[in-house]
Amino acid sequence: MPRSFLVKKHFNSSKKPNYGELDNHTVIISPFLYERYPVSVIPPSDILSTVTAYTPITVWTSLLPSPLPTDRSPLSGYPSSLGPVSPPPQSDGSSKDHSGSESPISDEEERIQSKLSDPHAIEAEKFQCSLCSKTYSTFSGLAKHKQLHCDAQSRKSFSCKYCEKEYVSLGALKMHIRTHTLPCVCKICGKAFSRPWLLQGHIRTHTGEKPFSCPHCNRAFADRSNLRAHLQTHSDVKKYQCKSCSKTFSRMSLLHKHEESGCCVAH
DNA sequence: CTGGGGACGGGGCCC
DNA sequence: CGGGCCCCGTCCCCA
Repeated sequence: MPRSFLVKKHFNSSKKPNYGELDNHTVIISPFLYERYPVSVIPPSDILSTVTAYTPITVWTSLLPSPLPTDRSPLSGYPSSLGPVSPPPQSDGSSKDHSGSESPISDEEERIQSKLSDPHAIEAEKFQCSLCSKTYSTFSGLAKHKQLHCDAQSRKSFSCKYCEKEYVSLGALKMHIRTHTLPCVCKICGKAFSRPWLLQGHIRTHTGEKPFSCPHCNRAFADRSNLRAHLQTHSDVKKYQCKSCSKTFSRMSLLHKHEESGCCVAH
């Protein structure tokens, strides 16, 4: 019984959904790729540094009467005078880093700011919501509107047609759909995978390649996650600890087994 | 029974 | 926007 319970096998179509035209996107890795497949090594720690590049929005700030520093939120929205208003380029997970950090300026303060800086603001409702066409005199007003209303309604508007899942961005949805269509097929055994790198990891099971080595015992692994789990075995204090007896385990599954075996049974 | 290895999954992040 | 990669996690098998 394969452990890949979610992996669709094309040669076993008893439960295969009818994905129809999507199957013609199948990617078959040529065998020569197996030979030239690069041997990965554990990356140096310096590439793991997280540097957040903050790209300033300069398109509209020059048009704003009084740009507010706190308006530099990643919310989309452009003056209607700049041309057609495009749908919000909803960024994926990164947006969550900024959620809740929006400007605390109230609507009243906003209006005051607007009037002080632009006497014509009332007659010129320049900022139009791309979703509901409602107009605002200030960008921050539009931004707040979008965040509180329209974006909130459209935030999960990308639904998977194969299951119940919903996503905040089209890219995330497309990535998820690959888990249904499984376009990457192993030419050796016919197993299908959602992403090329999953297939490459699977190909190592055929080639025997083990590019990830333990620095302590030189044992090699084909999968980085398995190396990570193995590294736990070299540690005196394991990552997962039982809340009752403080015993530590290298894997969560082992901790769960331990708990189910009775140590942590609630009385 | 326990610990560890093998294989694989999904979401998120970065380029 | 897509690809590559990483991290975290799960499940199964075996010594």
